[in-house]
Amino acid sequence: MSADLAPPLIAWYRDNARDLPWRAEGFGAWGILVSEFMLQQTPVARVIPRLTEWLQRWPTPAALAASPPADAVRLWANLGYPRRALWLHRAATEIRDRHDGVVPRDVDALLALTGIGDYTARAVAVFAYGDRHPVVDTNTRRVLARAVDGRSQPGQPATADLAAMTRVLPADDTDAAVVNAAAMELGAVVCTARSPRCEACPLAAVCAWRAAGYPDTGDARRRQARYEGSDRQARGAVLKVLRAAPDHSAAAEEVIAEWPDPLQRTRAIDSLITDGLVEATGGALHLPR
DNA sequence: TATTCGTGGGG
DNA sequence: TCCCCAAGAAT
Repeated sequence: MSADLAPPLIAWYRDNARDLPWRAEGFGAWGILVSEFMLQQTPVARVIPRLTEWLQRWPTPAALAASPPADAVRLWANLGYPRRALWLHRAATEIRDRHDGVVPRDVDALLALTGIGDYTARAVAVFAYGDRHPVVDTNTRRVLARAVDGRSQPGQPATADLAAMTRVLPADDTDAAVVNAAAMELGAVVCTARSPRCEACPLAAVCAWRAAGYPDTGDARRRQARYEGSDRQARGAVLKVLRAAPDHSAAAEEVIAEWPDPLQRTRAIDSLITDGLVEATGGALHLPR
């Protein structure tokens, strides 16, 4: 029987939680949903201003669904992975059409929406509706890997992660939601990937990794590919041009015309069209209408 | 299941 | 200067 992580996590979170917009009382399920889309692989500090703009312009799923996808891609700005803007627009349409414009509460219904996976579905059910589910992101996986398994880094994401977090959750719905948030928060600000601040950790006394003397147990995660010179960089350059262009449109041959690798330029444009992020009409490229 | 998909701040 | 890292999901 391992230590009960819930009490120290709850106490620590009460005193140390950051004051983030989506944690405000009554922020709403739509706001939570949008924030979770934006936070998929994008740092908190970059999300906050874009989230504010987004919710001001589109206060409901139906409002977003009524706008062209191009506007969503443009307002996504520099958040990265712009397919998420398209997926969020699609999810809003699905919510309008299948759920009367109300963000669903059921995890399976959430999972059926475009762009929502294991993490986001449960994050919405828990943080927007207060239900009891395991919410497992990369922060939580790292906290569990260290505190419970005594490893320096988490392994590959697995369905077993959900069961592992469930074992940590208290029976009460509200307490469980706090523990979910606290584990993520701890991983984000204390139990960080590099240079963890163990002296400030509420789990230090029970942490298996600490007890074992902080062994380096390896890192199963794959290194990120180099960005400079990548197709991703070329795609990003194309979208940057179109976001700034009048009517989100420009003559096809003029878009990043001086890109060093012409084949890569063509590949980038073609893949953007395949993804639905760009449309080609009569010799022009534009964001999706 | 391994790969692919942006962008920018910080060590 | 690089490289690491960031509330993942789709294919």
